[in-house]
Amino acid sequence: MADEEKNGHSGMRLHGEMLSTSILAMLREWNAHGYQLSKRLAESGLPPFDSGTIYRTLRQLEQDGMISSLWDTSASGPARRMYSLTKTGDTMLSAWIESLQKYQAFLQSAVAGQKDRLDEKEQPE
Amino acid sequence: MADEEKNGHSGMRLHGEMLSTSILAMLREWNAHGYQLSKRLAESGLPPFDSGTIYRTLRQLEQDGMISSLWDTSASGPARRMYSLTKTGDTMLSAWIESLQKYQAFLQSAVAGQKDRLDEKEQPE
DNA sequence: GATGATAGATGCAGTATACAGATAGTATCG
DNA sequence: CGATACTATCTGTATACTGCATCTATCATC
Repeated sequence: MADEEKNGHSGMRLHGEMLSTSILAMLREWNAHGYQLSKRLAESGLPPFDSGTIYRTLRQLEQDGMISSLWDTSASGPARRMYSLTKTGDTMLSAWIESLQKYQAFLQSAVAGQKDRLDEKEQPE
Repeated sequence: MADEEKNGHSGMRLHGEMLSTSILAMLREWNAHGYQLSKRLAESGLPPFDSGTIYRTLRQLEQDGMISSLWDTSASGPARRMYSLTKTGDTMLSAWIESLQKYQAFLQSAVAGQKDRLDEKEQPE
């Protein structure tokens, strides 16, 4: 806990689904290869993701039918896998967003109902 | 994939942080013991959480200083650990909610920008 | 031919999780 | 009493996930 507060990211990590769903979301906009996704994630303001994990997640998402890939050798430099979102992935993303909204509503309703117990131990700011 | 769609929950799970932050949020409202939290989570509309995982998560959160507990033997039945949120946990929860909003904004902006490529295969820059 | 950016992958150690079951107190029913 | 059920917490195990370091490889520039 309280590991460090690098960029204002809390000590908790939620990587798993946050990473995969962010990937799906980005691929809804444009097809892309892993390195691009990795770069964009790094600039997104989201917590940092390990690049090894990103590539592994991509392969996993492909195995799960959420995305599909083909090797792109059109550009110079090392070959790249171009990924695109499948219909399954698109559906899954929508479901996820819905689920996420439920979650957020749950959190916020609890936080809103907090005024009952301000006493007890110590006073916050 | 597409494991199953029990209650409309997608095959993906973000359990880790979703569970711990939901616990923190509930404890912001009132103190509770594990079984209560477990019950309330089950009725929350959120994806189902394993009870073993719930208890282990509680111990973990306590170790991390997010919550604190004491044994409550006042009621009949087996003894229960009453948990309450610490200031650290409260702070962490707020930070988490903020972080979550960033994440959601990221997802939604990507989804919103999707209308550009309905017909096209690819749009390299 | 060394360096650095691009692009992707893997081995390993530590952590997390689902599933199953253990332990225990109390209550009810026959 | 014995069986059953509900409350309440915890643990063992097998698998999965993740961060870190490292590795391969292509190409451009110095």
